[in-house]
Amino acid sequence: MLTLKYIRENTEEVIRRLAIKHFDGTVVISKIIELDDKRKAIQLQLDNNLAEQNRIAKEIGKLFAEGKASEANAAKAKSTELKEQSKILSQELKDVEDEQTKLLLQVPNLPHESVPQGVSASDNVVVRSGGTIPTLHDEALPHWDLATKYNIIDFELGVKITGSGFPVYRGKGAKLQRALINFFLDYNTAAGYEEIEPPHMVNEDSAYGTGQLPDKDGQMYHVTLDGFYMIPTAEVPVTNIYRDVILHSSMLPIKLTAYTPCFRREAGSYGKDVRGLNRLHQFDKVEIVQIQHPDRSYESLEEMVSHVEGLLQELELPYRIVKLCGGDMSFTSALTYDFEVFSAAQHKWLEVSSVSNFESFQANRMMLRFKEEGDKKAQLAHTLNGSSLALPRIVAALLENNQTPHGIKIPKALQPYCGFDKIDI
RNA sequence: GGAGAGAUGGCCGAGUGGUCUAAGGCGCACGCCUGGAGAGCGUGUAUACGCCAAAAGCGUAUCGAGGGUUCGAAUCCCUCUCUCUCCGCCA
Repeated sequence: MLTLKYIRENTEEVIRRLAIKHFDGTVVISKIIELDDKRKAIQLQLDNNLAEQNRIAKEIGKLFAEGKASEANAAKAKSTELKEQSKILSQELKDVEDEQTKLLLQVPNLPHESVPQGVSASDNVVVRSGGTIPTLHDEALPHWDLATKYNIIDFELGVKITGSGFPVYRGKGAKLQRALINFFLDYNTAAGYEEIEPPHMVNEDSAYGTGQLPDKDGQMYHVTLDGFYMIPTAEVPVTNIYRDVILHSSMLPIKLTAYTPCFRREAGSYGKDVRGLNRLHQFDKVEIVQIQHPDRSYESLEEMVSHVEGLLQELELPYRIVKLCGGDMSFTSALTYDFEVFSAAQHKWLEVSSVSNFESFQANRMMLRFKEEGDKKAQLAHTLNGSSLALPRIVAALLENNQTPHGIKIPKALQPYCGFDKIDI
């Protein structure tokens, strides 16, 4: 959520930058400012009314103490009248505030000045790439066939137990999952991230805090009986640790990492992109989160990008890093780098990580602030997060790219975690 | 799931309708004192919104959350959430 102060002081700029995300803010922004003027006027009147009521109430106490009952009763009548007015005013104030919040929640985050123009993924800019795309042998298979051939992932069994998009990993497949999770967590903690194991369900406040609600309502599994949401990413519970918190600037940056399963309804997804591990309802992911001083959040973003890049190099996967264009960015992000690995049997790039700076957009919703030494006033912190990494597509690429006629090779870095160097029959 | 007791500032804790502008203590910050430190003394110590060009200052709201009674609520009533104790169930 953008701050009202920023919108009021930089109206033209806000509208211009929103346009890069293909969001026409002309009407909604002026409506927000109009409502804000109205809100201030109402509040001023209401505050004055309440002040008068408070004054009279005190006076009545004094009058009764002095035994002046008739004067006290006259004051009561006056106060009752004011109370009626205040009731109407506070209802008006609430209506205006609700309307204003509703509109503010519709406005996406401003893209960073460096975000490229563009409407879709094809307009994203490749920043750099690494690794080598392998040449596969003639009988090379896509990962869903490899999974069956080596009996390491059973998609059909998942359908039986739950439904599509809930695969069952077994044997070396299951062990590979565990190895990847441990490898990622170790790599992250070695870089100074504190390991967190958060709840896998969150309440409504947390879902609002990081922006899953109201924007992505319908994409999360909702446990209606208790009002909880299954987390679509560890970002939600981990970032919300700091909801309604005022930090000291010396505590920044805060660096956290967490493994969680992620649950996504993926309503509206269909077709070839959902085959095999490409798109699931439940998948494993290790996330990194940073809470940083606004002056240094872009340094942190670059650091996180290099960090994730290091992981892909360790896994010896061919990758590229793309900077998302305005049209392909998420609602809440100010700048996003996506990481893609090349899936040699599917002949396409698969997104395995998304690293973003949200600046103060989430912090404003969450009231996540910090105080500078000597400052009286708290200011909004910046939040960042990234996948480090999401497992399914990494597994897809590992299986496909490392397949040989004699089995699937496990990259060196993973071998100590797996306890084997090859998946074969 | 059942019965009971609770939720007050950064922390502890007093407060059962009007001098609550929330006592007192701890912590923290600043000042005095000191060669220095400690002790002692003094001052200050939340958040949001609004008024004001801004600062200072002032106003409003906030004693778990939301509603209600009253001229007036931390205090009385209702609903909810959470915590603790006991019982039940349980990895």
